[in-house]
Amino acid sequence: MQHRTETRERILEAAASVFADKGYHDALIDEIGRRTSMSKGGLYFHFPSKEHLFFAVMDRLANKLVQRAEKAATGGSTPLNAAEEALVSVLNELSTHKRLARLLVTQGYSMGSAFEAKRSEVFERFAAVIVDKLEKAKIAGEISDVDTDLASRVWLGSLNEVVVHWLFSNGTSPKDAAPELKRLLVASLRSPSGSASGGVPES
Amino acid sequence: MQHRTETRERILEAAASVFADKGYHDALIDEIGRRTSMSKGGLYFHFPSKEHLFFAVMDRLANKLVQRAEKAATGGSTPLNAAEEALVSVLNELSTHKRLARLLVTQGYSMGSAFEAKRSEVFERFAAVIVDKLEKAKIAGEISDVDTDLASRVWLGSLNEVVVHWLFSNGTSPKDAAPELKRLLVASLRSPSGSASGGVPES
DNA sequence: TAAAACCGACTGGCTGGTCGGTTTTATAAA
DNA sequence: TTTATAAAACCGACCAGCCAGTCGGTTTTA
Repeated sequence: MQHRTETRERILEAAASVFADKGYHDALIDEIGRRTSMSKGGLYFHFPSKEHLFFAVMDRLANKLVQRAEKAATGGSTPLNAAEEALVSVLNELSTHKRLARLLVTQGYSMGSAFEAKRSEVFERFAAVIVDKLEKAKIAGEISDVDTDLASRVWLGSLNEVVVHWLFSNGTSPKDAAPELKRLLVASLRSPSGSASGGVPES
Repeated sequence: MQHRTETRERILEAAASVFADKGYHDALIDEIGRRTSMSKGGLYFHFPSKEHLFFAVMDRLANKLVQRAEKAATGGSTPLNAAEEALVSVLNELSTHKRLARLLVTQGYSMGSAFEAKRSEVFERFAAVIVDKLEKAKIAGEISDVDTDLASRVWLGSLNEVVVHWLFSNGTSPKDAAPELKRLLVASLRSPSGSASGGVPES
């Protein structure tokens, strides 16, 4: 039987929850073992180190989220709308999975500099999705000639901050802020001096 | 002689640099001692714990930055312009003090949950400055009727992300991005359906 | 001469990772 | 089907390094 992948998945799941709860540094391998009903030795049979395990968790989550974002973008009526859909889908996903949000947005830093590269990589993947849509929106004349790279950082930074604020303040779900946030971000991209070439349906 | 404050300041300075370089967790008290030419015992005479020391460092930096931002805002020709000036001043300050940027923007998380409250507090102080100016700008008719609280988070989130990207990618100074960033952020606040009531000089 | 400031060897708790050994599974010969 | 056996998977007591914080003692200052 091919239990291999199955077991790895079980470990990844437990590790994600522990990392999300405690942060990288305060997460204990033994705790992950407890939640997996597996000994430390067993864990280390599947992953060579705590660091590898953490990265595997990050990759798994990032993949899921990026996939979801890309799929959501597919449903967009226009490139700009696709970008909006991608943004909102991520916001929704994080809203309903607080642990995941914690993990992705804050809990990695305690790892030290090694995390920076991974954080960068994950954000870059999201940024790439946004940039792609915005570039197309630019060509389609939906938005003005802005620096899409910078714009993507504005989008992600805003998203990040909204989520962080939610995590730390126990306020209302960031999902509620989505419409207004979308409005703000899109408004910043519209042609400054008059109308875009194509009338575009609102989402 | 009143060496007390002086010495405290020296320690704070050294601690800031060590925390910025290594992050909270990897920063060693002994290293701070080395850079202060003071023994561990001496350090502990002035600060009761590593955590207290870190918080003191954070407070000191936050105060400096907020003061600078508020002063910069004073020079604004209009409320909106004041908000822009505040934003740019912070961006400039962080651009020229990479260590300070690291410390404020990422290195605290490794402390664990205790840091969250402090991070929140510091960001909230900046947000308050922005919100204040934007509210006035709203009254002055410079901007449309947006959620200034959310807008402040968009501003700070964008600022944060631009800085983080700079820190992790060794790209060009975020100062260079300031004009375009300012344009994007301000554009998102203009009246959506036509012109604002007052013509406003560009900064 | 007392209080403040400083020293630095030492300790105690902690936890990632190891490793010799045990159990389970897959494969194959009997 | 049963037995043999090698490999894979798992176990958990133990080790080793790390470092914040302590404390009895010394030096400096008022």
